[in-house]
Amino acid sequence: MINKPVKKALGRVVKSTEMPDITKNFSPKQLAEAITAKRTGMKLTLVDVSEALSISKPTLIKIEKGDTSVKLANLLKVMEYLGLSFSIVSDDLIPNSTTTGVNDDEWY
Amino acid sequence: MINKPVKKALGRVVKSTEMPDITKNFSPKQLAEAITAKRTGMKLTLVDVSEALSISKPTLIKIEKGDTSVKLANLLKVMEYLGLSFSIVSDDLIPNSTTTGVNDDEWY
DNA sequence: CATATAAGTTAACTTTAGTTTACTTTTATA
DNA sequence: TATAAAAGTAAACTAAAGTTAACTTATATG
Repeated sequence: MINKPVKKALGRVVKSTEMPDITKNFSPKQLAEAITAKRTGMKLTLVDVSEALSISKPTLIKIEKGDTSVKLANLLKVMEYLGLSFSIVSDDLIPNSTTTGVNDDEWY
Repeated sequence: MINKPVKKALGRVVKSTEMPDITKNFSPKQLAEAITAKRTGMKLTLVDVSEALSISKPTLIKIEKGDTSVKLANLLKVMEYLGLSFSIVSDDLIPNSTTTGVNDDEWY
C-alpha cells in the first residue's frame, strides 16, 4: 500500500506548472505534463516522490519528460500517488455488450 | 508509422473474448482484458500483432496478462495498433485554468 | 547578489525486460 | 477424434531500463 502524499511543514520552494488540457487526445507528452502539473500543484519535489515510492530521480525525470522507455509499473505508481488515473478509450466501442444482450462479436 | 491491421484472407481460428466494462475504474487487468478483447474481435492472432509491431510473443502475452513489468512504449504500440487509447483522469481537476482565468495554483 | 533548494545531467554499474527457439497445452473444426 | 493453428511456457541469452552518486544548472528569496 502506498501512503498518501502529505503537505510538508512549510516554506519549500516548488515551481507550479500549468495543467495541460486533458480533454485533448492522449499523448505521452501530455501525460508527462499532467504528472508534473499535479506534482508541483501538490507542492511535492521530485525527491519527495522519489523517496515515497522508491523510484530514482532520473527515472522520475524520464517519466516527466514523456520518455516512453519506462516501466509501466513505475508510471502507474507515480500516477496513483498523485491521484491520476487512466480511462480506456476504444476508437469504436459499444460499451458493454452484456447490457444490450446482442451483437457480442461485433462490438469493435 | 504503424500499418493498420488488415483482416487476413479466410478461415483462421481466433477465439473472441468479451469486452470488459471500460467505464469501471482503471486497472492493469482491465486494460489487459480490453486489449485481448479488441485483438480477438479484430480476428488477429498474437503472431499477427507480434510480426506487425516487431514485438515478441512472450512480451505480448505479458501485456495481455496485465503484467506491469513491461515497457510503456510496447504497451502504447499495441494499443495504437488496435485502436485503443487512454484518457487521463485526475481525482480532483478543474479542467483548464486558462478558461476560467483564475486560481491557477489551486486546481488540484 | 549570496545562499539554499529543486531540477536536471552523467557515467559506471546492476538489474531486469525483451528476444529467440523450442516445446507443451488448448481449442476449434473437418 | 485426429489435426492444425493459436495460446501459452521455459530457458539461455542480449539489450536496455533502473540505480547510485556526484556533479551542474536553474530558480526562488533573504
